[in-house]
Amino acid sequence: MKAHLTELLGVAAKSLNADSTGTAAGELNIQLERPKNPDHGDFSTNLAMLLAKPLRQNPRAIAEKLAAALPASEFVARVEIAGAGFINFYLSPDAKQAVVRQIQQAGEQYGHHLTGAGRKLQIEFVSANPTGPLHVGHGRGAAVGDCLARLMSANGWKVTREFYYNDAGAQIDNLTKSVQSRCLGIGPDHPDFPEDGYRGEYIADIAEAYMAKQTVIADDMNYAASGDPHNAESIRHFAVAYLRHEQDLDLKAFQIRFDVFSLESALYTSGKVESTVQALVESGHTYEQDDALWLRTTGFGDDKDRVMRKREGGYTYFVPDVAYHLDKWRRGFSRVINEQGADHHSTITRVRAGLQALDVGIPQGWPEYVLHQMVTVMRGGEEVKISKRAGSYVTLRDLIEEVGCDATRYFLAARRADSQLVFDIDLARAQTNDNPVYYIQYAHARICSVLNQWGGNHHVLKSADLSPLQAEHEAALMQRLTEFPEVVHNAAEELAPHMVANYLKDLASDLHSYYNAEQFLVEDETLKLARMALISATRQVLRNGLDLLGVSAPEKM
RNA sequence: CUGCCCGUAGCUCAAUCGGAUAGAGCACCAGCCUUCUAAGCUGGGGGUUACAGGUUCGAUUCCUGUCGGGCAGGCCA
Repeated sequence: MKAHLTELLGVAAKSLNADSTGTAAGELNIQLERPKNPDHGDFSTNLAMLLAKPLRQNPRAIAEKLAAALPASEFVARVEIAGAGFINFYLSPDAKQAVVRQIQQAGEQYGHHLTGAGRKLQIEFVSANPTGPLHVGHGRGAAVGDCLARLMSANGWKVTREFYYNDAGAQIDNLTKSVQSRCLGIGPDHPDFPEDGYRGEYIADIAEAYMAKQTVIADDMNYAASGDPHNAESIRHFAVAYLRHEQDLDLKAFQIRFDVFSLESALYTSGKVESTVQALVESGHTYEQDDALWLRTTGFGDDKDRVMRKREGGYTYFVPDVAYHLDKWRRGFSRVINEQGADHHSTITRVRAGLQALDVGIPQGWPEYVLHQMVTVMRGGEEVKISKRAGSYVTLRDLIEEVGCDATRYFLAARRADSQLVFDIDLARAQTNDNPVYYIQYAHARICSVLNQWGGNHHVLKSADLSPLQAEHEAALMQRLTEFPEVVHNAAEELAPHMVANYLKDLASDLHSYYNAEQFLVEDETLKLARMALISATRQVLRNGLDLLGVSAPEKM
């Protein structure tokens, strides 16, 4: 429909251009929008305002001419000029009702697009260090990343979901020492406990399991504890495996799945870190200074150069990151999106700089990033401080158990990623209408209930006469249904899954209003079938939308 | 001190890549269940979109500055 109207406007603009000064109207970016106010029609364009400047004419006068030059269309009931020069289109009832047919035909594919054309896209998210259970911040990353993955799939991309484990480096040494101390009976209060050690009770659990010579099985590794408190290597392997196992359980509870788990340690053992360093040295963008090896990241937009190899010999964290991303590129991901906490935003410049320095044809803006801001957790009206090292903690699994998977996902994904989020546990766990996710699910359950009571064959709805759908709430609902594909498209373009959540709230609102204003199961058979077709289509869109969020669509509540 | 993100109703948040009278929910007030699920609906009050300028037909949106909050600025990740 949008394309159709754009075409009409294009014809009109062309005819207008012919008898004017001949400015380049061909390059006009014709914008059609859906007015918030139904009085302003079903579609609206600001074309006349855009033409005002080049044509040096009053926008309203241009709008009049454009409207007069519009070819007739069976889908357009009437056209009006309003405000400063808006051209408003009012669609014919037929055109509005057509969306029900589209939904019936497309089913669970309704709203999906082929934009990605099956191209490979990797989304890396969560990527928590195996130094503790997942907390609310990881939960936000998990919810946003998972929705993004679903969104991009719905837009035709072949998505790989990937989790990167930093299982090497200083923080793992720290973890190892913390567990080892516990094995030796040294607690966080003891003077010999590592100063920056991990103080949480879970460290004691790991130590206990280790001393009991348990075997842990994680996603792609398992390890049997030696039980020797002086064997640091054994403790390291065991602790990492143990926490990976815990994180697997966290993810499972949140119903998040990954296709690939990548390990930082594997980048070392496979020689990829070393070869990347080699390539960087050969690129000429490195230099030695103060017994360290530096990368000249200032040549790629950084404000200072960065150390690659420390004085004591080890590499800094961004070196394996560069190696990792080079590997992603070599695996054929022409598009990569990294979802991560904004507290790591300083790595972006460094990773991209390293990739540019390698000069292997990687585009400047590759990979893309979606950063989410901090989550503040409130409980009993007070902020719960999250500190992994201090051990005060709101784990994701606790949250899911308290609040429920659906509500937790919705709360964490329904807001713009780049603004801070307040997660009020008391509010979210209250199973009342304070919870927007129930509002949406309730709309779905209501429709299911009505359709069950109708009890008819859904096949007849495909040939139902839709012309009785003329009521105000019906027009509003159908209009909303036509917006869904645009929402799916825009949300993917802007990497903003929260747009889907907001849309669903609006759609549910339209349905509830309709439900209260009109009786669906009426005597008039034609009207009843038309309404069954409409609410059935609405249910389909609710399902499709909830599926993008990874939230269930219950038939009863 | 420098960079990035944010600042919208009392609270939590929207606002379709510059559009028409800035919208929801919660809270507050007043109504709607002998009829398809009241986890719902209808109406009401509540705003100088932090502040000051600028760009133009038009700014919550873009630019500059100020204030306030968050995060970074390690040879930690």
